[in-house]
Amino acid sequence: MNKATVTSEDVARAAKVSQSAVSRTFTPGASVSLETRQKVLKAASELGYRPNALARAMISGRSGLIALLVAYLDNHWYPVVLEKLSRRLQNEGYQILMFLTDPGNQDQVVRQILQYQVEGIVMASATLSSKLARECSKTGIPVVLFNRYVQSSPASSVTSDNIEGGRILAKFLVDGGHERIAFISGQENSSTNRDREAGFYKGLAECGVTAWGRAVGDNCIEGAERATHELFSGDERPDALFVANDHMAFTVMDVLKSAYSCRIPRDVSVVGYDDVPEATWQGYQLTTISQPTDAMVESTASILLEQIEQKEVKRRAAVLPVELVIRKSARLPKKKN
Amino acid sequence: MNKATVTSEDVARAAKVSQSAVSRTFTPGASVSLETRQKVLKAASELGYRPNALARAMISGRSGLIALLVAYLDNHWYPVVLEKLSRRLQNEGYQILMFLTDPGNQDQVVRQILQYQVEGIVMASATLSSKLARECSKTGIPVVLFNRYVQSSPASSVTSDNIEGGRILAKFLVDGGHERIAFISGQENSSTNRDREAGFYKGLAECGVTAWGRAVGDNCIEGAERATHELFSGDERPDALFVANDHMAFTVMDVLKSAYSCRIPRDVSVVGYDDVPEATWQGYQLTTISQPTDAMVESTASILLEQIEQKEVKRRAAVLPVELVIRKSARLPKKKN
DNA sequence: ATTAGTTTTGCATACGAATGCAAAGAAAAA
DNA sequence: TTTTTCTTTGCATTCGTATGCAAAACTAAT
Repeated sequence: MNKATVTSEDVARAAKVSQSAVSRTFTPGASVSLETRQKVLKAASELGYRPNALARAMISGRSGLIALLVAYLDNHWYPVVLEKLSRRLQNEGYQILMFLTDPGNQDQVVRQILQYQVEGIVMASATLSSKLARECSKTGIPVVLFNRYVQSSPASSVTSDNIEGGRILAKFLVDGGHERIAFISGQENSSTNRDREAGFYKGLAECGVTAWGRAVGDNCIEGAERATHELFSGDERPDALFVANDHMAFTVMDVLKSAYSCRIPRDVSVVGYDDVPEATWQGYQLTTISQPTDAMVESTASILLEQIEQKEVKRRAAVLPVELVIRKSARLPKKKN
Repeated sequence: MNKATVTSEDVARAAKVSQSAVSRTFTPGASVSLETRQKVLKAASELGYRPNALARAMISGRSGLIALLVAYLDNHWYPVVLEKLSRRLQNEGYQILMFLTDPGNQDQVVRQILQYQVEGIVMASATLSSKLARECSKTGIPVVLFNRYVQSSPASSVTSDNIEGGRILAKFLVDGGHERIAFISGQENSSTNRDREAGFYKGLAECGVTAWGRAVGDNCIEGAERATHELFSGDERPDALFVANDHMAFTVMDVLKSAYSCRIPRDVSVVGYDDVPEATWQGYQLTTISQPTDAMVESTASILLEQIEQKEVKRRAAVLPVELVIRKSARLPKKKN
């Protein structure tokens, strides 16, 4: 019972008006008399007419599509972001074309995106090759990098102040009286990870301390486990860990408890970054840096929309302030000052 | 520097062939000589030509778009599903148009979807009004309900065997020697929740036991807290809880520990449903029912693709087997049989 | 009643690619 | 060489809607 699709011309015929009249009825702000508009609406609803968005996009040059690139969703901060960002853009009348990227298929994915005439691109948790960045910018499509940036690229970016976040944590751990402070990284080539780490070392340096050690967690469960073992298998062990994000921090805490019988924070303090919902869970109560998710989403959306509407793509880079959230996974600084 | 978009005609001119030749070059299986194909490809790459997917969709009637409706992502099973499903469909050459639905905006959302000429719709974690279902089926667009079903609707569905899952858990708890077994529901109007609950009661009945109590968790953190307090604030307390999904179960466990000083599973056993990644975390080690996520995704994709390709939309309902995953949040059955 | 001004309407065309059809070209068979 | 068969090619049309333009209808002003 595959109903042939109803076109504006069918409606026009039924309402005894021209196709233009139908089109105008469905175009906000167009010139139609109340009378014809009503005839059209009546006929349209009787026939079950829906304007074809693709045809509309072709002629108007506005597809109403925004591409969202995501690499993985197992770090639970991203689903949260995804949800908020989608809602925000939907509210503005845009549709989300979602792409899951692998490191391998990225170029191909971007090529596909461009075929769909998207009006803007948000890249979250995906590393943008400079070649790709150039390709995008050549088309004049606004690109916003979410939670990452590429210096050399013309793409705008929205991040939290990862450097400052790292610094705050460093200071917090030093103030807590820790002496062997180690770092577990995320993906080493990501700007986010680099900044968190750089800020962390900077913070340590400001306190006259150097990092005790470092291991690569690579943003995944297995990596986090491996990194933890790496740091704890020797004779001497760290007494504090900064894990580059909460996602890995939970795993790290599990390993510490089960494989090394550590009590947290008595034997070892652990701090993370992101403040994902699970950080509040009783079993973890993770001290962490809270990213201003709402503000980041808002900033992303508004930069993107502005660039789309103004047809002018000038690079903007928003860096939003972070906040330390103290829970119980790390020893508190001695009250003093 | 907004490069004017390059069309097939531009390429044709540059390659000194007709527009048809260009089109044929980019249409797999079309009739073009090697020579012209190469001329075209050369010109295309020099000009940076990308076929316009919207124009292609219009003429061919195939948009290559599949809509994915999701209501919320805070239950972490959904991001996992989302990721797998997207990857699967992308591999088949489809693009994902993602929509986040509120209970309120659903109808509007579906209307938008249809405007974009999607070839198929997957509804995950969204309740489909029967009006909507009719609207979809009238257009002949295949709809697959993921993890839910609506008897009266012509939409296909993929679920796990929620009834059996509930039954297994009931039996497991009874065998564990529990005597006051209660249930905390998810969204009461969802088929998934109904089935889990029904199966649970059925399982209890088969063991000659009746449920001790019941509270509504409504699939959210606050609801889960409220439900827990509801069941535990009286003089007599349950000694086992089946929480309709893992997402709420973690919260329930937290409340039990912090507000009622319960030891799990010594004082009270807790079981969940879904087997989300966090269920393995040390602090929880949740005994739960594992849904066959991969199989469900695969089934969803294949049903949808089949219906798209065959142009024949006949309702199919896949119910996939579940598995009990025993961890440490519930007392084990006494070894006997 | 006539003119000027405003709104509404339909016509025709455009968007960019795919495709049936027939002409042209190449290859194979006679 | 001529005829037949198969492959390539270009022309023209199509998809469904938006929109500039000019005609038409209506309103207001003289």
